[in-house]
Amino acid sequence: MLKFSRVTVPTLREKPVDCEVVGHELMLRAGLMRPVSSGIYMMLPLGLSALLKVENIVREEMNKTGAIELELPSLHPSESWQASGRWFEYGPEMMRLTDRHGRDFCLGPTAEELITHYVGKAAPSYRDLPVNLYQIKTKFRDEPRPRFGLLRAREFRMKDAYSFHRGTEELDETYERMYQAYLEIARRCSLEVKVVEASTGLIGGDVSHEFMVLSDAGEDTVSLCEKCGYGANAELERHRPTLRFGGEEEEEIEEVHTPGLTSIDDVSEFMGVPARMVLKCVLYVVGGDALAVFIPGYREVSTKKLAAVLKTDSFHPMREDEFPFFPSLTPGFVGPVGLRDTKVIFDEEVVGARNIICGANKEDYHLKGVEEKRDFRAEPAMNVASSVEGDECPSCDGALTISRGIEIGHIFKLGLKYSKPLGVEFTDRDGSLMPVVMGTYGMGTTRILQTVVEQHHDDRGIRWPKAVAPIPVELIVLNSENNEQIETAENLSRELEKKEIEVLIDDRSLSPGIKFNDADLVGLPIQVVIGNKISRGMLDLKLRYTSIKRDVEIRNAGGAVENALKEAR
RNA sequence: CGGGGUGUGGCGCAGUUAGGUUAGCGCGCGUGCUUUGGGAGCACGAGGUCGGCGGUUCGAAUCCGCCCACCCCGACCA
Repeated sequence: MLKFSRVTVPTLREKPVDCEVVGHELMLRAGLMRPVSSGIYMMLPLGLSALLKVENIVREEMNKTGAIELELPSLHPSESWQASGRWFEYGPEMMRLTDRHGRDFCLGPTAEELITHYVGKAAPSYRDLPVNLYQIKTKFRDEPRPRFGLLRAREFRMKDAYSFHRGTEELDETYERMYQAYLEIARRCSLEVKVVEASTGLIGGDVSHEFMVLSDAGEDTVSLCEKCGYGANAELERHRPTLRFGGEEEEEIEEVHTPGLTSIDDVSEFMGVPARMVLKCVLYVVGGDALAVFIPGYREVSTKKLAAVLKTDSFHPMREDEFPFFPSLTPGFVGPVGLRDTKVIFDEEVVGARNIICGANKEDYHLKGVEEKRDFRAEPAMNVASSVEGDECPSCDGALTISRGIEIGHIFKLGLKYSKPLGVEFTDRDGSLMPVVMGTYGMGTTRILQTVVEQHHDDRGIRWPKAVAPIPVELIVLNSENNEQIETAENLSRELEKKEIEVLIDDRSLSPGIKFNDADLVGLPIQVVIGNKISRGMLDLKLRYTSIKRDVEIRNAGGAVENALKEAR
């Protein structure tokens, strides 16, 4: 039995400034957490309670897959990180510190190195494998830009699992089990997820999937096909070039004076044509050389795709102060016709385009009526542009939709990425030493927590799904000076606790309106109002999610709450 | 890191343009009385290095310089 007056639930009447997404706002207003520093929060009692509910669901589903929980330290010695090379690759995102002896440590951002090192030391035989180890623990990443509360924090909690196998088939089985477990966790947390193909990037591995909750608060962009279920992170989706780029007719090439018009919008407006007629040029610097990337005007360059094509991520958009180093370029007016001394990449969709507008490689001039093959050759042509709404699905004839998503989980088939450099081998049946095949599986529990709030609220506050509600029932004592009301609440509370239903009693001596509003804001699934109707032996019961209200008799109240809870989503 | 913005009691803000009594307001907090079914009333009260440091000035929340923190937009991630 928790008393509102005793538990720290500092609700806020007004919306705090500095929060852009509603989940973040409600986490603060409902008194679940408080900011400490940028991307660092303290969890208050009710917030912690909800987090533990989430983490228990995760724990139960992990255990069902046969994964085994352990706990690794937060302080990682640098050695294994240096062995994998990530001590340097991770860069400033890693929180580093030095002990009194001058030894280097980091605060663990993830734990592949540590766990792999440990498993390797155990010198496993084929009899010990496969094994899947996980922990649920605070992680530290010095994010370049923390934001949106728990959606991107610098200190956050994550379940991280690491599986070790004798071969890829065995890895595939575990991967599939984890995939299914992630779906089940999301379902139990009342989160609808879309699973999308994701980039393993330069981190390595062959296959990875992200578990996305579609939400405008999300920071990722995903392309989805409703028809066949294809989904991919926009950073690597494989939309088919639709050849909507350019016009139909064959035209004569012609130079047009376009003073100061350097953006696609400017040019298309000036020429009176849509952006799909204009070729966009984005300039990069790669290893000291200029690179011109040509894409249809209505698309953007996908940095991730470009990195994959270039096989490096050490490039950046050309800065103004770098222009003088590349005199053959006329920024704002760069086009593929007659361009010299510059590396180029074309988006696949440019192939076969006719009657397009592009820069003339001459200050204040564009060319119109340009045609690929006739006037220039789009080579090499790669998939380097992001998809747009309506692009053709790569695996069926459906159309792609573009949505924002919150990534709550990400699973990887790592293969030999860590076991090889760290020298982790097992002794096979025939006595030979074989490299261990690995998988890694992350899931952000604090991120899930805020995502639940984001997905389940109305204009009055949070509507907790019962599985993750910090507490299932709130008893609102309208007049806490009234002993009869207090007693009724305490009796009911004891009865519910016998049924193992936890209760929060609002016993504060505040006016009823405040308590009603706070109850809706905090959003526990069942509200029971104890007011002067008790003189008639009656209470009010309300389901927060649906706002369904009903009168119940005090003597049946325990059962009524129990039933309402079954009924609640 | 690049660009933009904000820092004034716990929360939300005014005051800064044009330097000048004792830095205000609403909410919240404390005490007392009244009140108790959707953010009550009256009275009294507590709470501030005006983000920090330095400068200009007879005088700085206000002007100048440097620094810090936080938030927003971009490149990264559970």
